[in-house]
Amino acid sequence: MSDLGEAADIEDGKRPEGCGGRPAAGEDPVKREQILDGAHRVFMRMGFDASSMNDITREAGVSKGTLYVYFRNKEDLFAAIIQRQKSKIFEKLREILEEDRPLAEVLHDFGTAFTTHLLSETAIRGQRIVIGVIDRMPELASTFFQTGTNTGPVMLCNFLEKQVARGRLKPIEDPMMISRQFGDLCMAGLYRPRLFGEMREPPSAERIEKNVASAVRLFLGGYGAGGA
Amino acid sequence: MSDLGEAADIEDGKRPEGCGGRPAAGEDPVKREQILDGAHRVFMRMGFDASSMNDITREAGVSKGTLYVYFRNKEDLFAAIIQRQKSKIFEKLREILEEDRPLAEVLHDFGTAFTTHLLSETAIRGQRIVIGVIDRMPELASTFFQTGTNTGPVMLCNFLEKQVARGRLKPIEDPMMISRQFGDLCMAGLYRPRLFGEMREPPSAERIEKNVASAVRLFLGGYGAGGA
DNA sequence: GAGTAATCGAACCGACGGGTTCGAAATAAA
DNA sequence: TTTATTTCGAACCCGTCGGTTCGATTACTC
Repeated sequence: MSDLGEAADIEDGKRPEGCGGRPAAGEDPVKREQILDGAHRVFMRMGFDASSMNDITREAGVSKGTLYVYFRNKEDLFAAIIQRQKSKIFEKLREILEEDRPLAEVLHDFGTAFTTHLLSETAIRGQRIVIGVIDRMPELASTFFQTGTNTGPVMLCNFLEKQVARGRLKPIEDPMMISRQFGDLCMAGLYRPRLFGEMREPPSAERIEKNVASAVRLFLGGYGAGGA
Repeated sequence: MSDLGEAADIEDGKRPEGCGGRPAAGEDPVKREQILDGAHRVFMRMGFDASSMNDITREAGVSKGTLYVYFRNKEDLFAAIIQRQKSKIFEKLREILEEDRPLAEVLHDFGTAFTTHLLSETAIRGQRIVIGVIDRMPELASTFFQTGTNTGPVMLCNFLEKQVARGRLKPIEDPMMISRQFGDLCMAGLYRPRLFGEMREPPSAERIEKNVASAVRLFLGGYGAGGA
């Protein structure tokens, strides 16, 4: 998911020390990243409303004029931050799902990675901020959810369907619902305490594993009679 | 839970039309409720930051001076709104848990009531707002969670322990964890889409019942071997 | 009806918000 | 070096915010 948590890669390639011409105003990818990084830090620290453009100016080490050359306004800047990142977690999830191992193990590793990521400090902070601006930027929140949180279950759903097609699982009535159930079950009792700040730090790896193991057991007990 | 959604009862009793003396400044419970009601509507409509004290003044039909006689500042006012309400949902949940019926039915009704409430528009909006101010009012968010969202699972946990004590269920290792699992499982695949605005309206009763039924089935399949 | 106290309402305060402007400085191409 | 252009940085604009003040008004008590 877009977790607002990791540094960005500069897709256009950071211009190799004076080869091409000077970038046009508002088109230097390095400076753009510089702004995004600074803004990212500020937003993460203070949330959307409490962050001022002056704060971002300072943090990014860029003048206000330049800032507004690169981004039309505060909302645009925030949206750019949200959309910048397709978290690397999905790469890992895909690897797990591609391994040819017993279903229980795959589910366990998948659930652990998924849960660990979604409950991490950066991911939680990102989710809070997006939830906080939902009234003003509903489409952004929707995108954040679709290209973020929801991607894990979608991947799992595809995986399950493939298993069915290969005859390793008996047919599933509603695989997407099942996948969501599994994802949420892995985080059961952890997600909302984290989101509401009741649980100040991410759960320990042991705590997560225990939760996931319980989820896998319950899950296979309920649905797993036909497979692996 | 404190859902920010229902009208308040005036605990001190709305003074019966000129019986006692005139209330001292900032101590008229009727006016206090009037302010809270107006502020409640404004906050629900616009969120914390976007709501101004002037808006609240207008909505509550009260002067700004009076407003500040009753509440020291905006945060206090907001906190008062959050803490005012112990939602009536818990009454209903308790009734359900007290009925002497098959475990599956009790779980079904409990899960349905719990899920329906937590996914309602008012409850979701309340949760979003609280999440949005977590950085500034962490203890408030914590209270909101403890006296709200979390109360359902706590009640269920007590119920399960009682069932065990009566010999109707085999002993449960970690009943609180189980209860949380069940609550979250009932909302699996629904809660986050609602919270992130991806699902614009509350799920239909059928949708919720389907989810809860699936949760109950899974749950009893995993843990129910000893009981009822 | 006189007196007292709560409320009103509108003006006011200082701070800060997002956003703009503009001349000076820096940097690169020519 | 000249020229073109991006960036800087600080001042500035204007609106709004939370919060205060204060005289006018209302409503109650005696």
